[in-house]
This record gives sequence, C-alpha cells and structure tokens, in this order.
Amino acid sequence: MQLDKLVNYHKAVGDPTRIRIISLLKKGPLHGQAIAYKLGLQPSTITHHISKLRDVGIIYQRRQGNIIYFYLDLERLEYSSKAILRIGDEGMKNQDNNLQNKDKLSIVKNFINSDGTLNIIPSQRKKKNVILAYLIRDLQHGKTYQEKELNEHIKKYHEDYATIRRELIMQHFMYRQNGEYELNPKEMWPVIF
Amino acid sequence: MQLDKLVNYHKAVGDPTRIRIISLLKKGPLHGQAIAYKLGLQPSTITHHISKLRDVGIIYQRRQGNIIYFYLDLERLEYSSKAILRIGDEGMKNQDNNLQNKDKLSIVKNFINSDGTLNIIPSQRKKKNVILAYLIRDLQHGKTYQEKELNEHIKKYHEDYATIRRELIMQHFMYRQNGEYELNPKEMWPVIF
DNA sequence: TATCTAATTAGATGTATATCGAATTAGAGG
DNA sequence: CCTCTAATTCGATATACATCTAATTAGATA
Repeated sequence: MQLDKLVNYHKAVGDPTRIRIISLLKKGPLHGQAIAYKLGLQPSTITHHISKLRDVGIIYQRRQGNIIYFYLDLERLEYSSKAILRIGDEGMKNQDNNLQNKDKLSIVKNFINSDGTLNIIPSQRKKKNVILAYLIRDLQHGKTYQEKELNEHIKKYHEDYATIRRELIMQHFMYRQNGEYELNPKEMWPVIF
Repeated sequence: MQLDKLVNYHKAVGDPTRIRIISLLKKGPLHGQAIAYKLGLQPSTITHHISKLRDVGIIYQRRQGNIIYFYLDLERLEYSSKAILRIGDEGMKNQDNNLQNKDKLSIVKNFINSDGTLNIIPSQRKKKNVILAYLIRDLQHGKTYQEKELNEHIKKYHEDYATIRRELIMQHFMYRQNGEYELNPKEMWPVIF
C-alpha cells in the first residue's frame, strides 16, 4: 500500500460525520435517507460522505427495489486501519528522497579522480551530500575522532579539509562535542552511501 | 467523548507529510532539522506537524544536548489505529441520537394521561418522536394498513389523527404507497420504543 | 410511456489547515 | 552573563473540504 492510499483512508475516516456513519453501519446496513435523518443532515451531505468512504473501499452498496442500502465492509476497514503499522516493511522505498544506487555511483564517478582524490566539492546540495557520504564511508560508528585525526582523513581526498569538515557537521553526517567528532546514526543522514 | 479522539487521530495521520514523518521515525529517532531536510520543508512546518502527532500521543521526544530527538510510539500507534474497529462494541453509546430508556419512559409519562390517551402532541422534536414511537408500538411490521384503519388506531390516543398520521410519515416511522400505510424498518426510525 | 422517490450532482459559502518567513523562546555551554 | 542553534510561535496566504439548497439523474413500477 502506498502513501496516497494511506492518506486517503485516514482522511476519509478523520471526520466526525463519517465516523458516525461507520458506527451506524456497523449495526447493519442502512439507506441514505435513514442515515440523513439519524444524523440530522441533508441527503446530499450523506452522498458526499458515503462516496468518500466508498472511494477508500470500506463501504459498498446494494440496491433493493427503489432503495440503496449501504454496508460497512469490516474486512477492508480492518485491513486499511492496520496498514499504517506495516509502513516501510515492504515497498514504499522510493518515498524518502534517497537516490537510486546507480545515480549515487555516477555522481561519485564524476567527482572522484582516477587516483581516488576529490576533484571539486559539488555545489548542488544533493550531489554534495552524496560525495560527503562517500568520503566518510569507512569511518566507524560509535568511535570519536579528534579534529586532527578527522582532518588527516579528509586530506586524503581534498586539501580543503576545513570546508568539508564543516559541511559534514552542517549536513548532519557528524556531530561535534568538545572538539571531538563522531558519526551521527545513519538515520540522520540526508543520504546513505 | 471517544468520537473526538478517533477523529483527531485519523486527522493527524491523514496528511502526506505526517505519514512520511511517521515512516522516517519508524526507522529510528530523528531531530527536527534532519526531518525538515529530508522532507524538503522548513523547520517551522515540522514543528507544526510534530505537534499534531504528539497531540494524539503517537510521538514523544527526548532532549540530547542541544538537540531534541523525536520518537515514534509504536504501541500507541497500534492502539489508536485499531480503535476504529472497536467502535460501538462498548461505551460510545450516547453518540447516536437514541435516548436512554428511562428518559423515554418519563416522556411518555408526561404526555400520556391516566386513561391512556395522548394529552398534547409534543412540539420538541425529540419528545415528539418518542411519543410517535409509543403510539405505533403495537403495529406490525410487514403489514399494510388502510388509511381509515390507521386513523382509527390513532384516534384511540388523540382526536387529531391527521396531524399525527402526517408526522408518522415525515419522521420516517411509516411509509405511504397508494393510499396504504406500512411501518418502515426500525433502522429507519429516529427513535425505537 | 409517465410518474414517483432515492440518490446524485452542481454551485455557493464558510471554516479548517498546510506552508512559509520572520520573530521569539529555550536550553546548552562557554 | 553571553552566545549559539534548535525549536517554537506568530501572522499571512492559499488550498481543501463540510455543508447547504436547488437541479438533475437513475431506477422501479404502474
């Protein structure tokens, strides 16, 4: 299930009138006029709400003679309500703004010379972040680095270690405490390499 | 009332930005600036969304030095998301507009004379409906009544049978077809006696 | 076909809210 | 006490939407 479906379901249920309709229909099917009366609203308003609930699949209808009865689909309701708990488990991989791996690799190829050093620091934010992630790819999580130590590491790639060190902090790849540097958890990074 | 809690939870989750925040936080805590960056939004916007999610209890926060980390409360999320499935099972009894039995009885006592006739037709809608439900309490579902027959039935309670007969239709207790009258299913009634 | 009623659509209106930029607050650390 | 930055608040704006009334459609039945 993707983002829009999740949003639409929760938007649909996130209205007092529609929750009252759900509550009524849980006791059994009803037709539009009956719902309108019970809630003190106009039939057209009920149509409006019913169509929202039907759009997200938790209500279906069946005609009996001149009257259309509306039914609550409890299975669909259960499925939809629990979908938010499964978010991120599977699929939904492209909805954060991480880049595809091949895009990252081509950025690295463009900015890293054949001898492994950094040509220029990218000015575009996205590309800059990919390069920063690349530069620190073999630093260790949980380990603290002295400023000198970190400078030496960066200098292997580029002479302007001060700019790069500052960028690593500003882009939340690293955290500075008492002059010591440490990697932030990857969850904080704008890009993971 | 329970209704508002349900509405607020679904309203809170029913927004693409907030679902993306939930998705991010499911992988681990993040601070405001990181979220803002990842979603391409301003920090003030994140504050806005975080506070909505916190209001419904699915996010909490912990300060670490200068930075506040936001955590997703998965237990609360699970509890809240499933609440809609329990609607009507217990509690939430006052949210449809049915009255308590004792209230109905006291209304009947006020308007029905000691000889069993109706004193005056209530003008308040709720009371009027209770009385109407009382008057037809021994008519049979599925049976059709001729107009004369229905008039006679009503006259046992009150002389102004025309007004009451008209009200029975207007309030959806009964249905008229070709001059014949029939009870509507109880699900249509505004009040059941 | 003509008629009846439930349901829907269309248009209008008022309220809610997502977002931003600017100003302010809160707390950590010198 | 002073400074710095993350977080929040405030005011403005633009969009979304719940509800109504009036008009129209859909379907059953005579």
